[in-house]
Amino acid sequence: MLEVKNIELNKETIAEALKKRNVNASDDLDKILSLNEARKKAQIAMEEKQSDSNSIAKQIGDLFKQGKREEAEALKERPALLKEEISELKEAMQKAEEEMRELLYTIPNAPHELVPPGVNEEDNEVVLEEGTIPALGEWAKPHWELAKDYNLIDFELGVKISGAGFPVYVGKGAQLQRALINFFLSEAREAGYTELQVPHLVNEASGYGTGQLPDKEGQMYHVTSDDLYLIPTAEVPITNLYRDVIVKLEDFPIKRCGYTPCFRREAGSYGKDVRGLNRLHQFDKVEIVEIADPRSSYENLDRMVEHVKGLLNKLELPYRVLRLCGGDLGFTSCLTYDLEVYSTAQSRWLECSSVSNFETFQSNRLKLRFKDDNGKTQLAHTLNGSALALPRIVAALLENHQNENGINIPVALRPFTGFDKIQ
RNA sequence: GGAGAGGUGGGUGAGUGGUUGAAACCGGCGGUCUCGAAAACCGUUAUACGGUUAACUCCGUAUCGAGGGUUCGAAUCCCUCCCUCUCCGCCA
Repeated sequence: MLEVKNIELNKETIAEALKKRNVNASDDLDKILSLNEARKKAQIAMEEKQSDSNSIAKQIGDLFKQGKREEAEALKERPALLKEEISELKEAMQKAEEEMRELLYTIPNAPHELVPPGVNEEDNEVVLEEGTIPALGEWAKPHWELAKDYNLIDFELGVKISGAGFPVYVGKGAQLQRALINFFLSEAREAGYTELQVPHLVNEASGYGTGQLPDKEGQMYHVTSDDLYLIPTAEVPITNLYRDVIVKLEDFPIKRCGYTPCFRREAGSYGKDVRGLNRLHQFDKVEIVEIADPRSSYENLDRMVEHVKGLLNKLELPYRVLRLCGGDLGFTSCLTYDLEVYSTAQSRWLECSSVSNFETFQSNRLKLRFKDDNGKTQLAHTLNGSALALPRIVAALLENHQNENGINIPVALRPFTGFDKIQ
């Protein structure tokens, strides 16, 4: 959620930045400001009357103490009248506030200056390409065939017990999952992230806190009987740990990581996008989350990208780094780098990580703040990134490291798998 | 799931209708003392919104789990909801 104060000060700049998302928010921003003015006006009037009412009540109290009963009784009339006016003004104030908030929810974050303009993923800017794409022979197969040949993943069994998009990992396939999770967590720990194990179901307030609600209402699994949501990413529980928290300046940067399964309804997906491991309803991911000093949060972002690059290098996978264009940028993000692995057998890039700085968009909602050098409370910046999401990494590992008689496990991963090769 | 108890400031915890934004203690911060430190002593100690200001400067309002109600006046009384704890049951 954008900060009203910021809109007051920089309306033009924000409107301009939002144009990069192909959003014309100018009218909405004006509306927000005028609702805010209406709110203030009602508030001033209301508080004045409350003040009157309070002081009369105090007088009555004093008179009763002095035993001046009649005088006290005589004073009672005024506040009774004021009360009605107060409640009307309060209603007006709350209404304006609510309308303003609802409008604020619909406006995405203002993109950072580095964000290139553009409408979709084709306009994303390639920042870096690294690793060599292996030259595979005619025999090369896509991961869904490899998964079947080597009995690593059973998609049909998953359909039987749950539905499409819920694979069952078998034998070395399951071991590979576990190894990757351990590898990622261990790398994160070495990079200074504290590991957390968090709930996989969260309440509504948490959904709002990180911005999944109300924007992506239909994308989360909702357990209506208990009004809980299955997490679409560990970002939600981990970041919400800091809801309503005032952190200390010297605690920056707060670095947390955690492994969780992620649940996504993926309503509206179809075709080659959902083939094999490309898009699932449940998948595993290690997430890194940082809470940072606003003055240096973009350095944190860069370091996070470096961390993820390190993982891909160690897994010996060809990848590229994209700076997302305005049209492809997530609702809550200011600046996002996507990391994509190359899927050799599918001849396409697969997104496996997304690293973002949200600046104060989440913390405003979360009321996640810190005391600055002057003792003033300010909103902190939040950042997060996948490090990494498993399915497409598995796809890329299988496809890129295959040869005619098996699949090689990258050296860095071997201590975690306990085997060198799948055959 | 059944029965009971309870939710107060950073923490412990007092407060059952009238200067209570809230005692006391602990912690934190500042100071005195000291070569320095500890101890002791003194002072200070929330958040949000609005107005005001050179300035968290001063003022107002709200906030004692959340929302509503009674009252001139509510942490205190009433209603609804949420949460926590204890015991019993079930159970990895």
